[in-house]
Amino acid sequence: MISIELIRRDPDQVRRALAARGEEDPLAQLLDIDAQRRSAQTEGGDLRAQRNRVSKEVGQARQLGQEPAQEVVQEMRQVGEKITELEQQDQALEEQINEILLGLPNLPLDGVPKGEGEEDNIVTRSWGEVPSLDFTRVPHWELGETLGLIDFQRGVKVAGSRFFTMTGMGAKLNRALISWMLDLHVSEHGYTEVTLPLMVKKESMLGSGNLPKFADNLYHDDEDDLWLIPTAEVPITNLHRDEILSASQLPLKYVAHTPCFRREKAAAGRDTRGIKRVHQFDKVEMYQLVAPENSADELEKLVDNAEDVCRKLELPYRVLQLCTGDLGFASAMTYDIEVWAAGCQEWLEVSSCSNCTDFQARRTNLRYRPQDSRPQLVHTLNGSGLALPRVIIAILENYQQPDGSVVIPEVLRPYTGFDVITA
RNA sequence: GGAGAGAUGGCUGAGCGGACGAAAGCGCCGGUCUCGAAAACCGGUAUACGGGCAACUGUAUCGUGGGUUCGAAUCCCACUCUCUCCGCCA
Repeated sequence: MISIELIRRDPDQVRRALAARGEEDPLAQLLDIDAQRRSAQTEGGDLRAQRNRVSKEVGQARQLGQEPAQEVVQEMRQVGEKITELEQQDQALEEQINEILLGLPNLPLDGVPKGEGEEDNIVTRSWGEVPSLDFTRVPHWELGETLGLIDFQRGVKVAGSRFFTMTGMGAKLNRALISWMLDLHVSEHGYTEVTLPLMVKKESMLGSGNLPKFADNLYHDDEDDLWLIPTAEVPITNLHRDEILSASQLPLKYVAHTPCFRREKAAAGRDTRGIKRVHQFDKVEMYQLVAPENSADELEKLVDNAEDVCRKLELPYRVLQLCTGDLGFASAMTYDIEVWAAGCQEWLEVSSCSNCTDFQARRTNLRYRPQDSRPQLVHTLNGSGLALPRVIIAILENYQQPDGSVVIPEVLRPYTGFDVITA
């Protein structure tokens, strides 16, 4: 949620920022409702002050054995009714304001390149050598099957399209990657591991920004009104909801492995082959709560933590800075990391690292107390570290040998227990 | 799922419908004392919104929502959550 104070103070700045994202501008309406609400609040406050004063006098008179005048009681009864009426108005207006605010995306930070979509993203750096084409590499959906690692048909039989299963060494490789990534982030990058609920309440989805706008992308259980998480970012964002943290607790750095559940409704028909885009996948997610003045620097470090995973796996990658038009809803600045997949010959997004500034903190009422000062909203950052299926694609396709076997990246071997996968 | 108990500030915990944003203790911050510290003593310690340059001031907040009343932490109703016991269960 963006700040209503900012909208009041500098609506033009907000307008420009929303325009850069290609958003419509509901500010005129919003400001109008806000003005109505504030006047209802002021009037209500004055009436309450009056009622408090008179009620106190009535009480004191009673103590002295004097009955209050009938018309005073009558008048206060009417004041009470007016107060109730104004309260209801205030509530209704607040709901309208919230509805609008909850639907507005975060404002891009100053350094974010202007642009309309994917094509305007900027490659900021790249690392590693794209494997040479000395032999034709088989895409992972073929190789995964011939090596007995991935079983597409049975996944579909059990759960439907866009589901898959992994067996034997494939399942082990997946598990090894999870363990290794978690260990790396905990022991070398200073994160604390958490395990999390995979289903959350509506409030939690509102807090992270997935609701109300993106209900279509989420799985929902009607009976208990629970939502399946599309990323660990959702439960972690809500871990410290309604808390005031002390300055010394920051930065709080969490890492978690969770399955992620996505309906992929918007992407119907796209990437249907293989495991690039599926309804359920594993992901290791990094998340930080930081003081506002540090969030820009911390984002750079967070991206490096994710890049470190790629470097240690020796997967060639590039880092993109997303333009204003391609930013996610909650993000003020985002870097994507893409690894090269030598079989399907494309760059695969394996991580998206975002600075959400105070957008999620405002929704979750998550503050900290700077030294000797009033509580302030924290800034939140999130980044994949990394998404599993696409890393597996890259390993199968880049580490593929001419004979069809796959060599396991050095760092993973202690975790897999094998060095090579052969047919 | 059944029965019972409960929900008050950072924590523990008082609170006959009016003097209660709320006792007391702990914690925390500042001060006195000390070479320094501890102890002791003194003082200060919620949040949000509105008004004011400011000192300050108004309003709201005692799990949530409704109701009764001139007036609700306190009375009534509903809900949520927590704990204990029973049942079921990986």
